[in-house]
Amino acid sequence: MQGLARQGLTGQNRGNGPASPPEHPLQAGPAPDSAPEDSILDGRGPLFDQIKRAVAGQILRGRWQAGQRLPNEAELSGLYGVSRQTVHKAIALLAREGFLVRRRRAGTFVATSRRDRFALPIEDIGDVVARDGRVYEFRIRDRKIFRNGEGLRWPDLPDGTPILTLECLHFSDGTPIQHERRLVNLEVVPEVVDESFDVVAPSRWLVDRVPWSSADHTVRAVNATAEMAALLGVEAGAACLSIRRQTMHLSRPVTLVHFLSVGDRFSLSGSSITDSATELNL
Amino acid sequence: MQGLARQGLTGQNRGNGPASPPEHPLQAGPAPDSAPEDSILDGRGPLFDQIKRAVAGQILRGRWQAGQRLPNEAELSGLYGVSRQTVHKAIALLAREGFLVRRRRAGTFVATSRRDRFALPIEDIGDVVARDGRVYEFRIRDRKIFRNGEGLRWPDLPDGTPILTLECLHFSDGTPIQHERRLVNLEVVPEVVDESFDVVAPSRWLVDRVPWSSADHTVRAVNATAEMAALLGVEAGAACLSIRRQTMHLSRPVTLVHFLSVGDRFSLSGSSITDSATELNL
DNA sequence: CGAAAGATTATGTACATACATTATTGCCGA
DNA sequence: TCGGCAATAATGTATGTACATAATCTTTCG
Repeated sequence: MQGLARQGLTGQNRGNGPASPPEHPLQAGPAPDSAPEDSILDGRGPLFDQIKRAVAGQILRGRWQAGQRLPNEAELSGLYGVSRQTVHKAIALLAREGFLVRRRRAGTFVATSRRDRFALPIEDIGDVVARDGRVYEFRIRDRKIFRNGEGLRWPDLPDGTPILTLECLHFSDGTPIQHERRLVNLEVVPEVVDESFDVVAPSRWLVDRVPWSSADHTVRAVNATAEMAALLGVEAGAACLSIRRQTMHLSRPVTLVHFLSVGDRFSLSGSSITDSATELNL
Repeated sequence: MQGLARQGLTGQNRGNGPASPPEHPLQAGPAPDSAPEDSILDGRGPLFDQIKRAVAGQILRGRWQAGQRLPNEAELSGLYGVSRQTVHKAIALLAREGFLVRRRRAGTFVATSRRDRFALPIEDIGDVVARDGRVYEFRIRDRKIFRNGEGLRWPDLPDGTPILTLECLHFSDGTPIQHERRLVNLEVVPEVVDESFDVVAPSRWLVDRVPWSSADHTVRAVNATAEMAALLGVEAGAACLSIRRQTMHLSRPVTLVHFLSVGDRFSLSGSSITDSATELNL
């Protein structure tokens, strides 16, 4: 369906274009070579998406170099034969995605260095194991209630706040793959004390129940201590991936968790954040 | 400045609101209690941002639960006293950020599970070291040119493609912290053969020169081999963070790099992707 | 009763218009 | 020449309007 006819406008302009004559044949079919530029839209999907593709393409294939200034919205509007608002939407989205930098009065520029980040999925370990076609199990090893500062301290929490601590092991086909030590802020999630975690794992329970608005992560490599090595069934000193994550909700810490995973049984993988380019098949 | 007067409209509606009378006092100051709901805008920033905040707030503080259906655009328009397009923009942005799911005819719903990912910055190791106030140095240990398949193979590249290989060590205050082994596709970046890398490190050079449109990462923990341990100045078997990254440009692999960093001298940290909430101070 | 056809509704896109905002540019006068 | 101010050019926001698109709901007919 999508991809043949241009959104609405079945066949002719509505007659109020951006002053310029209706010269650009946005439709795919006819007028095969009447394009002086090669920056012509492809007729697939909404107009603003076509413009995004066209502009991102110019950038990614180096036609518009980093730091260079783009034609302004009015010019692009004429170039592509669409209204300024449509151009604006496309360009604003590209700017939001980090391809472009815009400054009022100054113009629009190709971003010199993109905010290069890569994204790693936060997956429930149970899902990962299941997706691998293996049998997932977990075991709660310990469960206590503390007040912060009495016996342990959660740095970002005021002393005296009640905390539930959980220690848990995760298995794949019976082999231990991850150790989890978790603190839960009982002021934010009091109902967790009534949950036995016989069936559903703490991580899954929390994910399903508690919204979060931000999280901080630290990933490190550590050698397994003797104790951890014993739990995970590896030799002492084996390289392990250590992930510490604190989740916040409404500026209050919800849970602080520390995962320790055996190096050769677990890895994180993901792709760069800049979805747009991959979305655009560039 | 920003934050007192509402965008334009200095003091009165332009008189074409969404049919409903001008009852909602969007301005901060007067009319202190005439709000039956507490979902009133705060007057800070553009209208569509205020709406985003208001809606995201309702969700994050649980007033609108996961899976629940929101009022439609027309109703929200009336509720907040703005046009449907403004509501549309706010809601569409929240949907793009993963807070909401929209289905034509069906309506807008609070997303049940957010696409939970976390973002780690792709930083130049030199920047990281410099930011720590330490002295950064690097040393090229090896540099060769191969054809793919002859002596080594880059899986995603056709055999015979010319490849530059680099081996490099990175130092912080004279201490080795990271080993880098890199392959560069000479078909994409032929000019790299003329670069000596006496001054600028390969990663930095590539970042500054070659755009990329996507990248894949894998992060693992490994024990240092004897050879690596010697290079990095640690004991054999020390836990190291291994990062493999392949960067693509226009569907062609550009560079494949393998970093090995000493576990207790290097860590990755970052925050969750859902910027919106943090942007909104929620 | 059930399936197909049509009406309805909510979101999606496009365009025009108008004005706000903000640097930059350039002029002008001290 | 330099400092400040006004004109200007670019993006940013808000609204109205119109129609497209896609589900869902309703009705009708076999």
